[in-house]
Amino acid sequence: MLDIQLIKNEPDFVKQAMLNKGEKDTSVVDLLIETDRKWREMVQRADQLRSQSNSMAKDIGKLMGQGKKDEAQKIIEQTGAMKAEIKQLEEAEKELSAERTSLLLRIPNVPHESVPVGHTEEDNQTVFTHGDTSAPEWLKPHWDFCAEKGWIDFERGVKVSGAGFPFYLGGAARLQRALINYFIDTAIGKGYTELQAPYMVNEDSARGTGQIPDKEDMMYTVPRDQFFLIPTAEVPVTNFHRNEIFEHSELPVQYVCYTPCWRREAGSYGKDVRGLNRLHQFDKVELVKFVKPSESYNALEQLREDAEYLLKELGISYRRLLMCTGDMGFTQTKKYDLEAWSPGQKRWLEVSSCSNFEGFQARRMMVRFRDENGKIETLHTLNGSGLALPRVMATILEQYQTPEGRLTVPEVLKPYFGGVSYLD
RNA sequence: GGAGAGAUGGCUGAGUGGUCGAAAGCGGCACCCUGCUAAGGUGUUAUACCCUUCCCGGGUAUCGAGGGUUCGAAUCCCUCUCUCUCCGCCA
Repeated sequence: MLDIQLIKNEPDFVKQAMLNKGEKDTSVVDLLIETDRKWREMVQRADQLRSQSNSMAKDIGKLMGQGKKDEAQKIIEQTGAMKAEIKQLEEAEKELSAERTSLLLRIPNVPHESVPVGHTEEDNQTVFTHGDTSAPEWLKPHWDFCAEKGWIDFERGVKVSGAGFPFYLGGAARLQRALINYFIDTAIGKGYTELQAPYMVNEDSARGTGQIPDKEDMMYTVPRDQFFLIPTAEVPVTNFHRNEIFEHSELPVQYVCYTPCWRREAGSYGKDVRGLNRLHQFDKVELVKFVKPSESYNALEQLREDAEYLLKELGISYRRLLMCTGDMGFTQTKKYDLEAWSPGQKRWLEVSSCSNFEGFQARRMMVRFRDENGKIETLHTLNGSGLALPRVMATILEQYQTPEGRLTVPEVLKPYFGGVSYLD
């Protein structure tokens, strides 16, 4: 959520940001400001009354201690009406506070000034392209290639779980495991701390990163135990520090975390879901940073650079998009997408998304730091995939095919294959 | 899964209805003392929110969470969560 001060001080600025993000109705801003005003008024009245009541109770205590029961009794008689009034005010306060919070949660994050204003993916800027995007005729889409090799079993996945839950076997399984290790090892080398996290989280955590109340439909649930299966490692990793205060000397804190991810992906069908393009369960290595506000945009570029490094080293052709205001999502201020070239499908596949959230997540989760002057401030959070496995797999399974139907092991992965050069 | 014990500030740990946001110790920070080191002295040291706002300051809430009793709750009652010990089970 945004800082309420910003909304109160510059409502028009916030409204314009909402419009740029594609929200049509900005009336929530005025509604919030008005609700906030009413809430503060109620808080003041309730606090004042409680203060009175507290001092009366203290007086009673004093008189009782001195054995002046009659005088005490007189004061007690005065407290009756007050009690009822406090209760009433507290209820009103609670209601207004809930209303205020829910309005606040409906206002999206404000895009950074360097982000292009736009409405659709047409308006995203392709800021960088790396590698060639040729597509030899003999090259097969990864699903056909893997079917021949017996490397991915979608049918048995359907039998055992359902669509979107494939089995990987043999070379594909080994390739995926190697990639995971390569991603994690590289991140560790760049100063990230490896974290292994729970795959199920409780309601508070889902709320902390904003999956609920808004996006509950994206997650699988375990109703009996009130767990949510994580849709991304961002959820457990960011919540890891929920309600905590860092010392400025501890920042930045950077994690790399591999987890499977589960997404219901309700309503997505068609050619987009062919093969490994879109799954209900997939693996991802996530990079998460907690940084001082003054450093977050540098940290974003570094994060993006760290993710791109993996693609470059793997020899994968990719492009980098700077997402426009309308295509970037509710919580981000600036976001880059990295898309790998899939020569078998002749299309780009999103393999990473690197975002700065500024204080949007941290404020909601109460993650703060004590600055050089001892003042407590909201810090900034960032995250990005480094990388999402299935689409990287798809790309490699296509780009590294040989005309003889073998798969070349990418150079940087060879250490994970005992020096083997081809997978058959 | 069964039985019992417990949850207090950064940590240890007192506190069983009244001036308790909470003793004491440790740790942290500031200053003083000290030739250096070690030790010592004084003070300070939770978080959120509201008001004020240059600073200072004032108020409210919080002793695992939520509810209740009471003029008044860390303290009494109810529900939940978590931790520990023993038994059972188990990778």
